[in-house]
Amino acid sequence: MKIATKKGAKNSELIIGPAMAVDVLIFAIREEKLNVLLIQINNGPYKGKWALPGGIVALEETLDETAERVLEKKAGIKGIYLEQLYTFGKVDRDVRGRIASVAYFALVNSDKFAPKTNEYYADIAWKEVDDLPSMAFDHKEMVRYGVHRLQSKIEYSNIAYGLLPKEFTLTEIQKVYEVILGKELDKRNFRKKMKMLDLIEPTKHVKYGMRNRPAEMYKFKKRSLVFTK
Amino acid sequence: MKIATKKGAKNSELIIGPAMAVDVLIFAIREEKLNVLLIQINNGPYKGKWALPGGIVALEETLDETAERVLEKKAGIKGIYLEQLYTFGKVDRDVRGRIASVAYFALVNSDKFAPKTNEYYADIAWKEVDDLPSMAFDHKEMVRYGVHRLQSKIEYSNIAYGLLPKEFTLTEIQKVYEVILGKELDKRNFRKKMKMLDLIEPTKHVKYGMRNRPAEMYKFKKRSLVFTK
DNA sequence: GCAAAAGTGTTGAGTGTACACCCATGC
DNA sequence: GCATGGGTGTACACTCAACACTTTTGC
Repeated sequence: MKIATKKGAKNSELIIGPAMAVDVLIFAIREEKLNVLLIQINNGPYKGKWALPGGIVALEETLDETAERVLEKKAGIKGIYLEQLYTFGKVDRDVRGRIASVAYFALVNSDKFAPKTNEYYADIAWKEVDDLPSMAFDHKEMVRYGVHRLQSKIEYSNIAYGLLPKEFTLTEIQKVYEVILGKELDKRNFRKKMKMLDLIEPTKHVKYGMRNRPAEMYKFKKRSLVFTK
Repeated sequence: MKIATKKGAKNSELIIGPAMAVDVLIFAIREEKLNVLLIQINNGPYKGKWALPGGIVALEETLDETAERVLEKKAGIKGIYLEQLYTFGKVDRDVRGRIASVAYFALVNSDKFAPKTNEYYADIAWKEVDDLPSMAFDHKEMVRYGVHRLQSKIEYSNIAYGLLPKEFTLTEIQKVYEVILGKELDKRNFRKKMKMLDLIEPTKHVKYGMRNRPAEMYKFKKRSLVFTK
């Protein structure tokens, strides 16, 4: 794929440059594992490989808007946390032509939606980030990069709200931190820290129905990004 | 500016998308202020405005290579620290057409080179980031973003090496931290921290010639990015 | 000898880490 | 009554911030 840029109206000078795409990392936690939503390509040189949902940036569309469109059209998700990650620009990252890609990452609570296959790709599915299938382009590298960003960001922000339902128990949020950081945390220390950070507050609700003592439920004070340092 | 993307060789399907540029923030410290290198535009709708040095991404060139080329061609600098910052993609950021720009930032020791004007622009000069002239595009926003990145990164890495000569005194490096963070630091605490972080080591040299007690000189153990947390 | 920057330690507050037991419910 | 996860406090180590005086040189 090539791009011919026509500079100005009168001037017919032609500039050849890369095309521009957006790919979106959609993360969710499922069965105590960090997962990313992938689609399976159903034609062309990458047929059968898995890839991040993505799309070409339209002329009158900001990059953020492209990311939102991809989220909605390809995954059926709207209005969730979305952040630009990094722009990948190796010359040979797509064998079909020169396309640079701006990677975004998004967080969802996976209970809220089940991915639906459609005509554009062979399959769509959650995949564990620690056990990825064979992937097209440099998308495996994008996932690694996104996981890394998520790991650092959870340490100094309330970004975990994107992965949790409105109300949750302290054990549930601790599990989110453990899954993302990839290590176990001490229950008492975790709770002390949460209390200190002042990001969450108790609701009046209690979670019954487990075969153990019921847990108090909490919610984030703000469901928008807040930094803690 | 528009971009016509021709998909494949046989297929004449035409995709219209944004053009792609790279703009580089070149930071240096001069007279105890953080400065950025700007050029003054000498024609077109932005004539007279200041801007970051930049260039259009060529077809067979990675983004990193474009940034290196811009550094060398427009500023005459080679082989310094360079890092991708963020991609700016608002539709109307350039009145001449749709161009998304990948911003990079670079650090130099300003003693090492003096910018030279050339035929392509009206002027080239260091400008203090706290006192920027009228700027074209969204370049002021880019500078703000870059300063912010630099401020956070200096807190958990040895990135300051890019702004310092090979050898320096503890007071000189402290000044770099103070200028970037925009606040005074305690001398004893700063030295204690530096010693603990183990990023620098003493050379055998001593800086004489001041009208005061001579200072011992230090150097970074590694002049490549190292994280401290 | 005086001006100027170099160099050097201690204390208290706050944060991070390690660790063990009782409680409320479902079955 | 027993299995399961919920909930709580203390002690030590470490890091961070505040703070003042002596040393070595140039002039």
